[in-house]
Amino acid sequence: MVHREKSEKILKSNGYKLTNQRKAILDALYKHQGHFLSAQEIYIETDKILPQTNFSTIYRNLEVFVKLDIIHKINISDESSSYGLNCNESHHHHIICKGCGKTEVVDFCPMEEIIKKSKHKGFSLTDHKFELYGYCEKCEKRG
Amino acid sequence: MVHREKSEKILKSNGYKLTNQRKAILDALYKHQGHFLSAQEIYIETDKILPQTNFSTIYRNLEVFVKLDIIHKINISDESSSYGLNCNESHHHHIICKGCGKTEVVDFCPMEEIIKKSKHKGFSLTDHKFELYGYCEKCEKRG
DNA sequence: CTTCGTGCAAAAAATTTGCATCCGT
DNA sequence: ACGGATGCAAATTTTTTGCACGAAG
Repeated sequence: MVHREKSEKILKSNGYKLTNQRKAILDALYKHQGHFLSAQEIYIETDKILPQTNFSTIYRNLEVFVKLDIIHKINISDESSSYGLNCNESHHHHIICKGCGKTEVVDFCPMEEIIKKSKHKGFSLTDHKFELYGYCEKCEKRG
Repeated sequence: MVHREKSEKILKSNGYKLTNQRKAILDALYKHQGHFLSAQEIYIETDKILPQTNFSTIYRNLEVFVKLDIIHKINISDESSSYGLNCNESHHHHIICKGCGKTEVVDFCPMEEIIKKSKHKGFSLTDHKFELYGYCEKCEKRG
């Protein structure tokens, strides 16, 4: 997990200013670390911390955070994009609860197998997506 | 690959009518089999076959086709949803060209490993997403 | 002839952009 | 003070919906 202070350092060292809005968005994200949130939800959470933060500010900064690799952007099934803090250190994938958005890191990447078995079909690979969906224990019980 | 006639059979046997619009959309999809297209592109291609087919008709029917498992719906990176014919017979994943949308089937599913090694983290799994992205030989050459 | 599907127009949802102003450094 | 960041409003893009009419079985 990227530490809260480290994410501010990343911003600064890349020439981005540390605005109250950015702090608020980060606070919102850290408050829900381990969960992926939609832009909508991040907007609502941020508004609790710093009222009247604009939606375009949310979008613009989520984009910045993604570029700086502070957060990840994924698409849960059919819905709109979701964002969650990057557990940085190493490449990894997520298991995501369809009930509450809770996520866990899966320490397994299928790419080794793909490379090893040359299942490229002549494609030069640039990236991949591997996400697991289901229900966490709590949501499973709730039904 | 679901044969063209079979997809019509699936529609009928599920109580859906075989309209000219549905035929046109299927024609458009079969014309580009092996590629994933955006709703936009499907609209344009369908319009060539049956002019003035409405966008809402496209969306409504893509949804129907997805429900009947005639096509797959995916999200290529950040862009909007894409649709492609389902190669039906068995569960599988795709390798998708970011240049032209060309796809190939990858006959490898990482789920066995996940199950075998119990990497569920207490989640009850319902589904998963595994997609490879890159450039096909043609697009790679083009640069 | 009945029911489902379509076109149309409009709404809703998601995201992006231009521009004047504001604030961090 | 400078330049990037924000708010606002409006534009775009993507997708959905209500309803009257038309077509398939």
